[in-house]
Amino acid sequence: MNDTGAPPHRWVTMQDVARAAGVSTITVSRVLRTPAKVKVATRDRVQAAVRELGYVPDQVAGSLSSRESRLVAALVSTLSGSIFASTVDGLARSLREADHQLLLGTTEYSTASEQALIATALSRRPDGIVLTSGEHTPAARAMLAGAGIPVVEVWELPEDPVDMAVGFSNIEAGRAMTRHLHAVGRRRIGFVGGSRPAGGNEGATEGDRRGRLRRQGYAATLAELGLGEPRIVPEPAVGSMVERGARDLAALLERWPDTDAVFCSSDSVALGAVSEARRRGIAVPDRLAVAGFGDFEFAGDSGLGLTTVSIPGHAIGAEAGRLLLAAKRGEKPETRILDLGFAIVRRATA
Amino acid sequence: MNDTGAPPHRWVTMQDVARAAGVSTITVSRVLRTPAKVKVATRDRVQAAVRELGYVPDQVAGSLSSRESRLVAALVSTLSGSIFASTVDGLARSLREADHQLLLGTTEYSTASEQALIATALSRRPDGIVLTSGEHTPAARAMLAGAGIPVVEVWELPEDPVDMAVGFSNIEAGRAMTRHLHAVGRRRIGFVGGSRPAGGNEGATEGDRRGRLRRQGYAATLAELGLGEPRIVPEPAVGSMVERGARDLAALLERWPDTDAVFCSSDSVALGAVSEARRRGIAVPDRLAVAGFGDFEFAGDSGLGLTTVSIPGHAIGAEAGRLLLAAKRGEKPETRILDLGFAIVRRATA
DNA sequence: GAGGATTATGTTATCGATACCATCGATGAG
DNA sequence: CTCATCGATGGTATCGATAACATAATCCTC
Repeated sequence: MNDTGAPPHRWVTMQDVARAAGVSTITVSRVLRTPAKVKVATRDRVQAAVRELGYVPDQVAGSLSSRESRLVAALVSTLSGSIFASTVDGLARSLREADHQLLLGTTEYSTASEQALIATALSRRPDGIVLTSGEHTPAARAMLAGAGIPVVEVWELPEDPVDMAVGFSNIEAGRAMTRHLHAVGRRRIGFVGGSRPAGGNEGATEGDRRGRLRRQGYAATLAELGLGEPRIVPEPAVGSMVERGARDLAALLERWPDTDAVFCSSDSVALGAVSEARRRGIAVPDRLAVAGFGDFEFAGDSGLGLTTVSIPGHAIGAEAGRLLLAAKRGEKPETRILDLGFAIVRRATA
Repeated sequence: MNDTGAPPHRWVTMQDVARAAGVSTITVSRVLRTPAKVKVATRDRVQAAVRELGYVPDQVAGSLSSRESRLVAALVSTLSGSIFASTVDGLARSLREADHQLLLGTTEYSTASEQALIATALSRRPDGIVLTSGEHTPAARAMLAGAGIPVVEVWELPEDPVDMAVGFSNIEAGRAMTRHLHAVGRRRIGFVGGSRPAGGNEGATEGDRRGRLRRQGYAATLAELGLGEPRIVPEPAVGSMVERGARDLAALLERWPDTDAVFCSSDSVALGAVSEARRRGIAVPDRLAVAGFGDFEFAGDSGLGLTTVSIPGHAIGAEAGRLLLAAKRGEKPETRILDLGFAIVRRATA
């Protein structure tokens, strides 16, 4: 019933160009893909025809016939919240340099939804795939394995990667910051934020695994240093991360009033905590040290001056792209797992 | 020389499924696209074969033959900096609901680079295209016009849209905040931040037009209210937005020490300004009011408590998707230009 | 200046799906 | 009981490019 009346649009085809230039289609194809193989005079003629007619090659047809899509799919948990945006940015750039394009999907932190997205992504026959999660359904793993394309998991270093991984150890990051807080004299250290609320979209089986890993590192280090039981309040799981930081800090202080440091699961949470402390007249860092995670834009010295864990988000994306393209070219990677590390950035709050 | 040794991978095709189910390929196609047209028994048999063989349809072939890609291209200026991330997120979601996918490119605020990206995007024969810029090269406009697909420009309301637009008036936003500052008693109002530095990537012909528009609104309102000349310092154009906020505020105060309010081109800039004021012992808002733009995560009441202009970034993306899909279905849009407005959010700093 | 290598170009088949039209059987009206 | 209609399925051409192989034109070397 779709009688739009709009004519089905006629694109200029390679044949049109060939006709105009007085050559065969394959020669046009060569001019576009391997210009060196065509005599200069012919090439010029063809290029003139291309410009003249405003020819835009049809990659869909090209992909079908060459069995190469020049497409890389990236499935990220979310784009809001500034966590993965820089990684996607880095990936997009490194792909663009190699004349590849990016297909983007957001999984909303759900492995079920990730699985569905993997299927649709694979139906585009991408040349590679990037995932911001180290946790997948068995069906998802099977599809990925069966696709015969390079796969890079980012932001984690899974023990059993599907193929390759680029990231850092979330547990170690949790350990390192906890040790830092200890090193600067804190002994009653709490943790605020933790895993992402499972609410919102049903089927969110994953939650934020990475946040949990960081918390795990925190708890382990507490034990190692003999600092007593972890100080964590159950998460009500509503509101923004900043709100949670504020609310959870309040709850934490109610339960353990003598807390002298909090490690927050992200800089957003830390911002909420710092603000809450300020509201309560609690001096930061004198009475309460606050540490974040992520080194977001607002954490810097010109801004909040937040002590935090800096993650090379952009580099993770760029390296993921590099690895993917290298693997596509058939190069054997030096490592399947690339640890880009993290850095404790000491600023004013801890 | 690409002797990977890797066999070129054999996907399960529709023919394989057809053979397994004892039907013809077209029937398999129907089961997948228009199940109602196939008898239940046959349908079940085919679906069983699909599952059995792990068939993943080839959209590339499908797109070629149906002349419909179910792909929407989005070309954003940047993903870092949390400005457009939520818009892309909104777009991705609204597309996913309609079973369409998102092709993403970043233009780095350059119209030249945008033009190149438009060409590569069009080569995928997308069903629609979204642009976060209202400024394009003539060649880009020509390509878009010639593509015969819906185009949505977002985050601006261009006077002469290519096709459709979803956003708000940046000039009006600049006006509104300036009026607000006036309404709360400020009379010596400066502007900090302004347009994005053209440095970084050469060919950045655009700069941040939207920032300039906001500044224009500010300057116009100053004139209307008789508040004297605009107070703007030339931008050194280096460093992060937060750093620029800090540095530019310092420069502004040096030149006009009696300034009693600053309107910042973004919340990041405002954060830098607030921090700088704090460092200098200038009370905010008592001696200096600070207003931002964007209502970023950190601006909220639980965080910085920044007075700012709130923009419906997510909704812009969602609406852009909706309009695009409606246009694709052949529906005539109610309006070519959809103004989603903005809101002055009064918090603690102004 | 002839023979073999090399370069430049063309012909045909193919990628994997969908569109279009044809066919066949069942169903219902008169 | 017959004919028109509709529902279910299949055969074949086609989408626009590239791969693989074939051939024509040019080059060099002795």
